[in-house]
Parts: sequence; C-alpha cells; structure tokens
Amino acid sequence: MKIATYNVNGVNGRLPVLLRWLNEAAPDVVCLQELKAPQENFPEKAILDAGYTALWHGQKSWNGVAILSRIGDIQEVRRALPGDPEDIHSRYIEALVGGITIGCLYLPNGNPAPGPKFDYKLRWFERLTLHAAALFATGAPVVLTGDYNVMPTELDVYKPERWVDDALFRPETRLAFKTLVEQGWTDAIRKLYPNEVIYTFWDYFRNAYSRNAGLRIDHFLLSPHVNDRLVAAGVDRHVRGWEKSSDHAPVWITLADK
DNA sequence: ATGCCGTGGAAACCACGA
Repeated sequence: MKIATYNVNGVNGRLPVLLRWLNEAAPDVVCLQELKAPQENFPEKAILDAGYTALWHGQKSWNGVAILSRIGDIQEVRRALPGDPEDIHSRYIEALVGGITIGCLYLPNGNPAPGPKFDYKLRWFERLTLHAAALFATGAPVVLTGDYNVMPTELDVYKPERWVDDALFRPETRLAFKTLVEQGWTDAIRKLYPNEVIYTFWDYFRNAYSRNAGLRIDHFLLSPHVNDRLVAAGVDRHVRGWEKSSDHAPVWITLADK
C-alpha cells in the first residue's frame, strides 16, 4: 500500500501536473493540501476519470485539503480539528481508508513571527497535538501526513542560520513538532534516512530548485502499527522540475500488506 | 537579507504563501 502527500498549491491550476504524477506514481491513497478552490470547484470528474474517489474540504481562495483513494471507500471521520469552532480554515480532514485512519493536514505558515499569525500557528499545533494523542491512545493504525510547515532540525534546511527567526523554524515551532513526535509517532523519512539531506519544498524564485535550496516541511508521522509495516519512503523530487509544478514535491511511503 | 514567483479573486491590484 502506497500513501502519498502533495501540497499542490492550487488544485485546478495544477490539474495537468497532478494527473501526470498520479498516472506515473500510482499511489493508492493521496493527501492533498492547498486546493485553493471552493467546495464546488474541486475537479472531481478528472480525479474520478483517473481512477480515484475523493473526499475534500474546500475553501474560497486559500487552504483546502483532500484525500483520494483508488483502493475503495473513503469513510469520513471529521473535517476539522476539534477545539476551536471559530476556526473556519479548511486545514484538516480525516478518514478511514484501507483500514488505516488517515489525517491529512495543512498546518498554518505562521509568518510573520511574532504576531497573530504565529499565535494561530502555535494554537493550531496544540489542537493537533491533543487530537493526535487521542488517536494514538486508541491503538489503531494512524497516519498523520501533510504540510506541517516545520523544518524539524537543521538537517532539514539548506541554510539554517537564515531561518532561525522564521515561523517555520523558530524554537517554539520545532519544540511543538518534537512534542508531537514524542507521543510515540515515527517520522517515516527520518527513520529510513536518518542523516540524508532530503527536501520537499523549493521556492519558485532565485533558482531555488536548481540550487537545491530547499526545505523539508511535508512529513509522514506513523503510529506503531503502521510503523511496523513501513518498507519504503521517498520524495518524488523530479516532479518539482516539471513545467507549471507546485513549489512542493510529492512525498510517499510504502507499507507491507498485513 | 529579500516574496525576486505563483495562485486565486477581484479588478487591471491585492492577499497570501514559506
């Protein structure tokens, strides 16, 4: 079973690239972020024609998350994090797919920091951490994946010294990620590649991709039962080099059949 | 050191992203 995450940065503008990658990579389950489309403008027909059923939570202009499956039903569990009914951003959707609970998330960017956007990021992180603890406590197989907007360590940034005051790398942000992981989750890429420079995002400008000036901010956190099945993980880095690509590349894991 | 680029929506600029 292959599960992937991809921040598409506009699902309609990105549709040709998304379909090309789906056809090439053939993931069984896909989490998408930054749809940037209202609920009624999700390209459901094109996704269905590509062989995937879809569950999505759209929002006009910004945010938006989706889960795609080509291995059967997507049973929706929730389409928001608990803890703040005032939060109207579409940043989380959770479903049961193929016997695994999939949490698809788009954590707030948080810049500029400090400030209200950074406060929102940290509050959102706390809500995610509380919800993750509840999921973990069930003992069920869970995958929490998406754009975390966090570089967990200096290894995950091309020039760490330039990012120390940024909302994606500030000590509070890194501590929040560490606190979440230490509930018992496994960072799939770092388990398999503990010391390699691996990025999932490259800026559109300053030739960031060709200079490999990247960040690792899209992550897979696995509960113990899923971790036991982990056989491979990677980044489809070349997709970032395609025409009209997102600034993120797809990230994926492969799990052994039960 | 920096939205220099890209997207969406509204309006021919602006908000937002990382």
